[in-house]
Amino acid sequence: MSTTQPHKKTSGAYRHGDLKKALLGAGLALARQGGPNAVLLREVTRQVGVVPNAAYRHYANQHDLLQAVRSAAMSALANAIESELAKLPSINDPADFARANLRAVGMGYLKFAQDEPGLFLTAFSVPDDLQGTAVPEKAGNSGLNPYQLLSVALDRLVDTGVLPNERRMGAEYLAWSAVHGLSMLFIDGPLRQLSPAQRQIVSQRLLDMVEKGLV
Amino acid sequence: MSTTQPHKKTSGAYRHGDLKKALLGAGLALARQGGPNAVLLREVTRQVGVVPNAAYRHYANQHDLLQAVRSAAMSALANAIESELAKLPSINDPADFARANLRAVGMGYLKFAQDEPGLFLTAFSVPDDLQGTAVPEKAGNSGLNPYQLLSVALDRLVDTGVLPNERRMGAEYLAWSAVHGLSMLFIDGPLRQLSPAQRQIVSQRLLDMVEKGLV
DNA sequence: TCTTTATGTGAACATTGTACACATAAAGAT
DNA sequence: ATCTTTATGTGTACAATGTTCACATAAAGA
Repeated sequence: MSTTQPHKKTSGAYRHGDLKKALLGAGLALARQGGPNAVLLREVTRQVGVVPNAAYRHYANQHDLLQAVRSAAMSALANAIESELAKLPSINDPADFARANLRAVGMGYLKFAQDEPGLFLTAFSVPDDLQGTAVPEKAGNSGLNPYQLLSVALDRLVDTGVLPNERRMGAEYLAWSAVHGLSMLFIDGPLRQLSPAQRQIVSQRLLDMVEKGLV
Repeated sequence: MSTTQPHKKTSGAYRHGDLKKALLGAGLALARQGGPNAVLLREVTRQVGVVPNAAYRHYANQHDLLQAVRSAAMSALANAIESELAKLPSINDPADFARANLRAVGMGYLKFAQDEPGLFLTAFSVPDDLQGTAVPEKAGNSGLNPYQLLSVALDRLVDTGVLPNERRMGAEYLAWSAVHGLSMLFIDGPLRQLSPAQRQIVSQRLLDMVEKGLV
């Protein structure tokens, strides 16, 4: 017991191990509770037990750190969708399976927005300059981001003949906008007062109408 | 020239006249350019040419000021929708008119989001505590807020028999979610790269599908 | 004319992000 | 093994922000 065991906090806990990941984790935890505005550089470093400037060795500035948190939040959303997809029972008819697939994506999206509003808002938060975050590259476990997961679901609908190819693009926008919009309205807008049960019903109805709109 | 003319800035421009409105105006201008995060109390007072603390005579704190700006931004959205409604040509068939009405509301909403992203984001910005801003009470020129304007449009659809009454609520959520979601995706999401012309087409298609989803 | 009230000013403080110089641990070179 | 270099965390310092308290001054009422 003398070579390179990590000290506690005697004189200097130098070489934190993986400070970058620790900072990201703390940032995520803050975003989870308070949304993007809660990700303060000083608070993050405080939680990790390190001096504020230590963060600058791993992130260019607060903006950069927040960007990393955003990516992680987006990954969490992708994982939630994938987990919903994994719950799908086996369905024989490929067209029905494709439909169920799309619903699962939508449901995973909506559930995540309600279960983790802080992360959801962080994932889609607009950077201060009003210009940032184009397409999120960060991906979930399967390597696909939420947009790609939706895209795959629509591919299946086209392949099985449920969705005419000409309408594919419009359908993508409709499905996406509707689900994203409802998510925001659950979190922020006047639908916040609804009980979880009511939200469940509203979500189902929305997905029904999206499906109807595709045909 | 001696009674009560407003001084310039000699020794004290006391009695600003209507400082509260001036602060709100400056806050709105900042929100217009930089979104909700740009509404800094000190910057607002600086623009008005007054000391930071003067704001506290009219607003409890920064949060309160931002809330006022939010309301004003929501009013601006309502006005944009109303202006779109005003452009509607006279249509004989009441059912067609009702449909055109809904489209106008959607178009006004989408246009505003693209023309004034800063105000749009401010109107729907989530307060820091993640809990605030339930239903926006603030209204446009006609005294109706955006939600009520949509509601009126749906009323017309129900009255003319286009929309079955049982589906009214679901339709409201779909229409609203779709339009709101597309707005967000234009501003923030991956649809930001689209040209104005492309956005116009996408908007039209979305409204088509919403209409289809209602039936 | 005196008093009260409303409204703006001034100085001060805690907190935030960030830049600079410095310290120390690990890795490489000789 | 010793020296040098690099990576990583510390300390001090500064500007900017929101906010509080005491004070100043203009307007309104008695």
